[in-house]
Formats: sequence, C-alpha cells, structure tokens
Amino acid sequence: MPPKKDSRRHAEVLDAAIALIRRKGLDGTSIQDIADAVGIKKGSLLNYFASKAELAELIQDRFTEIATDRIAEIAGRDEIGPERRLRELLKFHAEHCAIHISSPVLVSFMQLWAPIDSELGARQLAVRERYESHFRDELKACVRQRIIRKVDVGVLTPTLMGAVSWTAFWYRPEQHGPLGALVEKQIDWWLDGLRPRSGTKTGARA
Amino acid sequence: MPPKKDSRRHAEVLDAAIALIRRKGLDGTSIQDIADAVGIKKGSLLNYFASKAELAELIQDRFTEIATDRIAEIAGRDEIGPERRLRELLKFHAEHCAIHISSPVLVSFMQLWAPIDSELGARQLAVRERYESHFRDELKACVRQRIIRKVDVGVLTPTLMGAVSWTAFWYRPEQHGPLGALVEKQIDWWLDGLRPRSGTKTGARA
DNA sequence: GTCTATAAAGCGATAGAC
DNA sequence: GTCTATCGCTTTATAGAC
Repeated sequence: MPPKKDSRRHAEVLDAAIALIRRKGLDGTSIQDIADAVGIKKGSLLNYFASKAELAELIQDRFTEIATDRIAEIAGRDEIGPERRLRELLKFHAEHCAIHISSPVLVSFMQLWAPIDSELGARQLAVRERYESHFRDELKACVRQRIIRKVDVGVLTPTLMGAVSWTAFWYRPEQHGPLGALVEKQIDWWLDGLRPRSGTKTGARA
Repeated sequence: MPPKKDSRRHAEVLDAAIALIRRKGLDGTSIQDIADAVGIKKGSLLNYFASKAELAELIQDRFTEIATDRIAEIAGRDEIGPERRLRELLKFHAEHCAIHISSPVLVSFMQLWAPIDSELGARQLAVRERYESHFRDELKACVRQRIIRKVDVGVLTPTLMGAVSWTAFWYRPEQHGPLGALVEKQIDWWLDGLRPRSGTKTGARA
C-alpha cells in the first residue's frame, strides 16, 4: 500500500466505510460502495488497504480507540465518586452504541465486537475485556464504599452494560427524549429497585 | 417447489441452516454450505425453497413461533401472580436467546430480529411488538398490583428484555451456573435494588 | 496516486437429464 | 427427488497504463 497511511484520503475512506457499514452492515457493504461514496475507483481504494479484512480491522480499532480514550478519561475523574463515574461510563457507552451503530443494523457492531471463531477472536476478547474492566472497577469501588450491596460484580457488570447496549436497538429520540436522561433513569431503577418505597424513602440518589 | 413441505428432508435442511446461520451469520452462510451439511447438492436443496430469502423467512418464523407459543403459555398461567409470570417470561427469553443463538454470533438473531429497511422490516417489527407485549402486560399488572412502583413500562420493558437478551453474549454455563438462576438473580437486583439494605429488610421476594 | 481492465472465485438461481 | 451443468451476476483483488 504505497499511499501514506495518514493521508487525507485515507481518513476519508475510513469515514465513508464506517458510515456505510453502519447503515448496511459489513457484508452488505462492498468495496465498490465505499469507493463510490468517496468518489474514487475501486482499484484506487485498494491501494490504501491490503484487503477488506484489514479495513474492517482498522474500523474496529478506531471504534474502540475512541471509546477507550473517553472511558479512560471518565475513569480518571477523581473529583467525583465511583457512582457518578459509573453513571457517566454507562451514559457514554449508551451513546457510543446508539450513535456509532444506527438502529437498522446493530449487526455490524456485533460483527466487529462479538468474538469470532478465528484467531481474531482472542484479540477481540482482549479489547472487550479492557473496555469492560473500567465498568467493573467502578462497581467494585461502589461495593467497597458501601454505595451498593455486596454483589457479584462479575455478573453485574455485563448485566448493566448489556441493558444499556441494547438500548440502541429501541431508543428513539423523539419518543424517549435525551438518551442521557433515559440511561440515568435506568440506572436509578437498578440502584434503588422497582419495589414501592414503604412509606419512608429508602434509597435517595445523588 | 415440488417436494412436500413437511418432508423429512425439508426439516433436515431447516435444521442445518439454522445451525450454520447461528455460527456464521446469514450472509456468511451460503446455500452451498447448507447443502454440504445436509449431504445433498445445491441444486437439489433449492427444490425445497424458492430462494434464500424464503429460507431466512422460514427460519425466522420458526424461531418466533416456538417463542410465541411458550410465551403465550406462560402468560396464561393464572394460578401464579404477575411477578412470577414475569420472571418465567424473562427466564424463557434468556434461554431462548442463549440456546437458539449460540454465544459467538448473536448476530444472526439480530439479522432476523432487528428491523431492516426493506418491506420485511414492518413485518419483523410487528412480530417483535407481539413478542414484547406479553412482557409489558405483566409489568403493567405488577404496577397495578403495587408489586412494583409506578414506572414507565414502555421504557422498562425493553430495558429488562435487553439486559436479559444480552446475557447470551457473555453467559458461560461452567462459569455462571444454571441460566435460570442467573436470570433470577438479575431480576432480584432490579426489583430490590442494589443499595445496601438499611438494617431492616425492605423488599423480600416470593 | 488514480485510472482501466481483468483475473479468479463465489454467489443465487435455473434447466433438463435420469 | 436428486443429480449435473451452466447461466448471469457480484465480489475481492491484481496488473499495468498514464
């Protein structure tokens, strides 16, 4: 691939590819489609990427790079407590899923995320583990500080993340309002429970 | 398609197709693959199905048929209360996702479930709505009977279902034990909250 | 660096012999 | 009912002119 990796075109192609895959899925998007969107010919496009597989890998990297940067940033905010950090993490995660993956095809996200049988699987699992670990750490801190009960965080972490991830499937801004507020409500449910409060308020939130 | 619709081969092909699509996704599975799995030739296979699209549709129908039958059966159990019914519904849903969709590729499920842009989309949305409505009905009953607080069931329903659906992604029997018990635990978290119980037990479950 | 042209393979689907 | 054979199309990827 002779062209410089960091050229303007390179980024342009990546952007177009992401946009298309978001709408039509990885399999549903051909190199031809991407080339058309950028306005160059298919043959030219493949000067930038050795193969479609490499392109998919680059997209996945970028997707998770953006995420892990923000995640690390949030996790580093020492001025706010672990509960607030957890809330921010989950809100970001919801936005990341809902924005980067348009509703018709959350599939492409899965394809880039869910472990495949190939040797790519181990790599994907590692990325996912690194991503999840931040959420788990905050939950552990919450348990330590008695903000939440002593629970199995190994189970609670993917449970919380799962519910939030899935929100991208059914969330409609015009129907449910701002995403952040929706996620906050979901978190409140988890923390405070759904049972009727027996006369006195039991668990008030920050 | 001359061959009888209910022949042994017909079901055999459907089984093989489901197994393959579960592992490799719809796009990743060719008619050739399915034919090889069954042990017949590609040309022969297409005597049973007019097209691959029809095959996909049949699979989706079968998937949701099994589900809606069981769902309706559970929803009809008047002898147990709405909370118990809701628990059973969610447990079934978790099992349905985890069993019919093997963990590596929940993707195929998405492809059959997530609304597509085509005219198939409306049909899929209707199926999904019918499926979801049972869960929503039980939640409404729970609210009416003051089993849970007055909450927006339109949001709570997909939230609960989402968390449970996602469980199929990370659930490992050898690590997490029986799936039913895991889901029960998740439901307990929702109902009773995660906050530490202040001295006295607030929300005991059935 | 972008183009045209084309190779090589796989796909869904059809036709017709047996 | 299953087979072989093949059409027509699309795909990824490469080669070489400009």
